[in-house]
Amino acid sequence: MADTSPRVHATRAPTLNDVAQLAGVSMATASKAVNGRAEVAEKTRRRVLAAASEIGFTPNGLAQSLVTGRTKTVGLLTSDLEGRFVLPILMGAEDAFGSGEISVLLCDARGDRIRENYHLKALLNRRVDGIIVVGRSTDPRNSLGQQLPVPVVYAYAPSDDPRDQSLAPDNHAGGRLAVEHLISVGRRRIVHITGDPGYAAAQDRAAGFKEGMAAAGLTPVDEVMFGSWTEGWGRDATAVLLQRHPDIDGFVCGSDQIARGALETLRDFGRSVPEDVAVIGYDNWEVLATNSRPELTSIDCTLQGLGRQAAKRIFEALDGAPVAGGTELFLPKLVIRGSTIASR
Amino acid sequence: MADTSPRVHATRAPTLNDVAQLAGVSMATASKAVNGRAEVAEKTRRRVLAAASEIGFTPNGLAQSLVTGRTKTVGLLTSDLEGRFVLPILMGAEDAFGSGEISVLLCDARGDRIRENYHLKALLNRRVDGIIVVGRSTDPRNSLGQQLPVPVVYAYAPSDDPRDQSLAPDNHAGGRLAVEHLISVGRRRIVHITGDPGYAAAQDRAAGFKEGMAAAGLTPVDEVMFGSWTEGWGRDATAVLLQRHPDIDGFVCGSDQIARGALETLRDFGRSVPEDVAVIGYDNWEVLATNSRPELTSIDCTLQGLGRQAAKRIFEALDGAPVAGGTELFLPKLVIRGSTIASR
DNA sequence: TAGCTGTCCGAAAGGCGTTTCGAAAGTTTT
DNA sequence: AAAACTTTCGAAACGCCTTTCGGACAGCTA
Repeated sequence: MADTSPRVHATRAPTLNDVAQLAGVSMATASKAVNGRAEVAEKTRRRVLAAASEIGFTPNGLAQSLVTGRTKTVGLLTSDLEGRFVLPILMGAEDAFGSGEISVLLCDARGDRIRENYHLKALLNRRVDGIIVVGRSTDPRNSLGQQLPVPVVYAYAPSDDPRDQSLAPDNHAGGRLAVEHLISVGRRRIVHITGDPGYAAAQDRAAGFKEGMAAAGLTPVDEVMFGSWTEGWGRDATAVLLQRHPDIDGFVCGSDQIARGALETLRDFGRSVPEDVAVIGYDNWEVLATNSRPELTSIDCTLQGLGRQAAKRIFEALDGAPVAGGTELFLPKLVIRGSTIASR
Repeated sequence: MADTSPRVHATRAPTLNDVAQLAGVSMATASKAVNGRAEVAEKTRRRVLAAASEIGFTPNGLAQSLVTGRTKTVGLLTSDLEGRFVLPILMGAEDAFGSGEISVLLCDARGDRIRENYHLKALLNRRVDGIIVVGRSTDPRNSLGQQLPVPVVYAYAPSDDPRDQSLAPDNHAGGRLAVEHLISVGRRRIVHITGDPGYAAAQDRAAGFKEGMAAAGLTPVDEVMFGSWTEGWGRDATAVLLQRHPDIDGFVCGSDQIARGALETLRDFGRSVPEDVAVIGYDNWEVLATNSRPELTSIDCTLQGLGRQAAKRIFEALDGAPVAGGTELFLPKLVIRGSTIASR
């Protein structure tokens, strides 16, 4: 009379109770054995573990969390549709405490305030240990408020409330790093093309650029060209600059997309990269940087480290560490490819 | 003597019990009121809801799940580092049952079997309602096995075990759709450049391409060019083909990257797109497709729909629907931009 | 043998909601 | 005013695991 129809997951997941019964011990003992606690005889432990693996027992994390008050899960609330920023941050968070230790609920608000709120509710309902908010740009974004029952860390885009904890890339240092690299490879007649002037990222990188030039005793060949974060703008701005100053030998670009556009126009003008002109991008977006001709030197924001730090901050706060508001800046690093140094 | 130090989230989250006490009812009644069940007087309900919102009560999803056996959470297990495939699928899954209904635990195995196993354990431990496995290519991947206690759906990359449920893009139809579009805009001398011949995606799209040509009574100008999924290959293959057949008027490319390469070489050869030659890509990867000159017509795999369907499948299986193994194919759609039709 | 220490194990409470079932209160009917 | 329903509410069990605390027992000493 048994039901023989093919039901793959009809079997209720085995519980600790099942294990205990099979091993002939109490739940308490089974729990201790499974969790490797000391107060259990080695022989008993082996018996329990055998039983556990026999029926394929996995502890029910829900029940565990109910007791411990920790879910070892963090929420990642983002509006970064392309995943360019959020995925490295996610990976960093996953790794913060070793593989498989903490899991990440990724919620994409798609730039919609209402949807963000839904997701926030869902995260709190699932009792995440904390929330990492990832913005779409490095401009400050509105705070989720101080009333949430879990720690919140803002990553990439800092919060506009200084009481919140924020982690952001150091764009100023990045701009300076970029120009210093060009100078170090012998460039002197350098310009800067970047994106929308309304973005803090554009302003900060430009400031770093100017500072780096000044520190080397150089003057930019032209004003900083603000525009948009697109290849199209990179193409157009490059054409304008080359017409005005045919002797430019270095382009610091505010994004890899802009740099791609610059490379294209340089080709059109018959300039060879990196011999005649060196080009450096920003973001180290691999799909763009490693597919261009030549490959693109770029500034990497080390977002993975930022994600790791964000997760660490959350659990520190949970452990009672004092929460210092404000923004911590992350130093970027230089990734050298063929657009600034001829590959032998 | 009160502790006045700034502790943001020291306050234990309010429980249903707190609500009940404040409203002067039992937990049972409070539960019914909060969940909008009928057996509660309207007056009482209002009192309870007022109390709930006063102390900012959010039901504890852990406890709920423990009772109901549902977490309304699915795991997304991927190795797609760039997120090109996984993010649309994630969004689709999120949306399958309306905003904020289900949440997604995103785990990136980074191509590592061991890490995948860790993540799988973590997902099962958290009692996800099901798992969506997203591959890196459309080639079949190894099955997670039939022994898991939750439904598993394979998306993008089907499982190699026909007993599993898989959802994959219809690459054959996509290849055909691409070539039909070129034919419909008057092209006749058409070639196909695609990626690694070891990929099912390359073979299937190529087969669809050939079929579409044959159906229109046309013969490809040259053999299908297999290579790699890179801009570099797109550039090189295009140069070879143009030298052999200067009169080519249509390129069907196996990926947007290849198409970008083709566009670049066409520029070098002085061909204008789309007047002299039409180019179509594949994947509709926006950052590539919308930043080229001209913008790239492409085939979109409708991954969001695929994600939605995957989530639906999981909950159907959970509700006891019979699980039919095998692969369901998703029809792609054409996204027309300037590389095939002159914009006015 | 009585007394003591140390080891190992189990009963039970706790964590937070949901649901069932029965009791109490209120309303209508006769 | 008594009987028969309805409606509304609450006690308690349940889901699964962790942890505390006390008890049982073995082994040792005096």
